[in-house]
Amino acid sequence: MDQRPRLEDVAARVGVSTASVSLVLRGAPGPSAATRERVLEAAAELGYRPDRTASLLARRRRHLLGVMLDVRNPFHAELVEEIHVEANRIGYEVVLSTLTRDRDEDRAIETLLDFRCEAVLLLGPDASAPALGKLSGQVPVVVIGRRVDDAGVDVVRTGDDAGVGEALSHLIELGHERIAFVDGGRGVVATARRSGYRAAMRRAGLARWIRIIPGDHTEEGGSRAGRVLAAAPDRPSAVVASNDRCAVGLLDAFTRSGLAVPAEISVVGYDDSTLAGLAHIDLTTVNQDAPTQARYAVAAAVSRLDEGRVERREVVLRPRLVVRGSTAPPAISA
Amino acid sequence: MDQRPRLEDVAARVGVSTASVSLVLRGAPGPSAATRERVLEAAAELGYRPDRTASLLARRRRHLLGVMLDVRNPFHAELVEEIHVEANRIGYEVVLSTLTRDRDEDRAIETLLDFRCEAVLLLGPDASAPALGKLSGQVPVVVIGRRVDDAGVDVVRTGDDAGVGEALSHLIELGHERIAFVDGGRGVVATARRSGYRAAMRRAGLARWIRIIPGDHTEEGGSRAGRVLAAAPDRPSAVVASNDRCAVGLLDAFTRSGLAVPAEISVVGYDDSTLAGLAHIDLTTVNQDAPTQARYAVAAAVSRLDEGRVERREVVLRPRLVVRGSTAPPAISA
DNA sequence: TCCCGCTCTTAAAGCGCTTTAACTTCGAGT
DNA sequence: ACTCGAAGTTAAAGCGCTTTAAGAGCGGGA
Repeated sequence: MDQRPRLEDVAARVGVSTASVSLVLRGAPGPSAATRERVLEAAAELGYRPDRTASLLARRRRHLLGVMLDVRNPFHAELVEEIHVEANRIGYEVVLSTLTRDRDEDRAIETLLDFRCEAVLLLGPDASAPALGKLSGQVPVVVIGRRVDDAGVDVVRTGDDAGVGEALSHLIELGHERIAFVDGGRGVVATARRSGYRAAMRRAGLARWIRIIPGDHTEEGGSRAGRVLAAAPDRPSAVVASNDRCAVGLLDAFTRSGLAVPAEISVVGYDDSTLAGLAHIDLTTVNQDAPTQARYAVAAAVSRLDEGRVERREVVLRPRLVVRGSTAPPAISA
Repeated sequence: MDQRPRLEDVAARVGVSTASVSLVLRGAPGPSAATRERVLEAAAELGYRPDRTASLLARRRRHLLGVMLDVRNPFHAELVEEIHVEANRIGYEVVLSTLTRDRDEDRAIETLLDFRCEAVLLLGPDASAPALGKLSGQVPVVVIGRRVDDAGVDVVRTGDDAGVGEALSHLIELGHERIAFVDGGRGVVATARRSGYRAAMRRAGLARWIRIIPGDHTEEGGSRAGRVLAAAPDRPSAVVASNDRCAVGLLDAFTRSGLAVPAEISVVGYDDSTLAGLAHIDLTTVNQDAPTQARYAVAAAVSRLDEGRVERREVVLRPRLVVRGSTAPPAISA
């Protein structure tokens, strides 16, 4: 018995047609209660499990969502988990396609299309807006985590400017004024955070203290920036980093320079990655609420699919500051 | 043109049968060079891409490998990346199925079977050996990362005992004798590491210094163990932790107690996670070589599928010690 | 001239399921 | 008694591709 039982097998055992069995198994209206019961029983006895492949082919609708992610990215992992949960809840399956070193975005997306996903969710894609727009001509596209200006693609993201704003408000409330920012380099996200910093500083009347240290989204970049800051004569009393990894680099550099955090300098990160929660990192940071983003993204895809929505949808969530031990009032009130 | 072109469309355009087109597109022998060229050209013009679903259904063979993983596990991420690369190289596709909070191993595996994978690779499954054995009756099963005693399932893993042995040899060479071990709790892996520690200590004639501190595979567990060790009157000069997260907890506790690492106490972790490489953690640890494990796992699956291997295969790789900054000779030679 | 074998091509039968339109029953309505 | 409609059931036509067995040409040897 190498063969899994087929629809036909359970139909034969009950003595009805495959059509009836199909209807019963999917809970479709039609079959009588008596038939239902007999079919269900037979299916259970045979250990019948539908063949997804055949089912997908036969159905016009496939109830399949494709997700492109970078499996090495912890934030993506969190999103995927939630997307899965939400999709299953409303009767959709999920197929995952990851970036790898010899598998770029185009290929990952093609795989998704080859499985005939009804919609694709792209986690933090690098592709250009026009490219994404073109893709959205073939299949509904939901981009998570970044801004995309194209009328065809839905977006779910958090307001990076608002997030940086929260971080600054927290520091200002603590009494800081000289608050520097460690940059995240080029890239849509880094740009948004940088300008969020500028705007918030100006709003708070602290324009004269605006200071942007070059950096990137790695520990190494943060570490370099940290050395610069530690050595500076007019050292700020607080720093906001463009992401957590960068913030960790900062912490490292400060510790090595004998600069106490948060006593002598406060540090805020961005992402609330698992790193940030570690006891001896204990970083104040900005949380992006993966579960909610995931839910909105699935909802966006499904509303196009099931409700025929056609107009663009953009959901911008307000990020939430998570205060931990890397921030405190400045040593000398300014 | 909402419709993707079908095989029939390109056949019509060239004026041949769908059979010929199918043969050409898959590089099967038969069609003449002239036909080949015309078909290829037409397919390109139409932007034809085969429908995976239909293709899978029609083919007896599906060239599909299913991978069960926990998307939040960084080590799994690394493995998946390599599995993908290797599988694609030899013409297999990969479908991923992740554990989530309301999706246990059984469900994740079922999804894989529903896609009619030809074989499944399970990353660090918790299922019992009999359960895995039963599964292997339905489909070839390759377990990665843990020992499974069942004649039906292939295993690719590293020798945890050997890994701990390497760590100890390194410490002993540095001059350590009082080397403690922080346990990883119950679980196949933790057990193997614990007994590896015992065995290696005895081999080195250090049986009298054997000391196992209770702990688990989290920072919290390591931290607790660290506080115990820091306060102990007969403090060891070195500690091996059951994994990296636990080691990070140790580092944290030591730092807070004012115990200098590695000057006063050396620490070794296990896994070589991304954490370990961070500048201010800089942990000596044991690397499990994900790429090689991935390659062996794919090879095991494929050799069952394509070469009809039936006898069990177990590959045990030798782990490799990565020396970083958390180990040094003991302060006072013992 | 006939037959054979070779190369290239294709008709047609699935793969296992979904879905639609048609077909039974059977009791209620008139 | 006869029509009608509701309720339940099913035959059959796909979904888009693969694969196999058979067919069409064609040149060459007997």
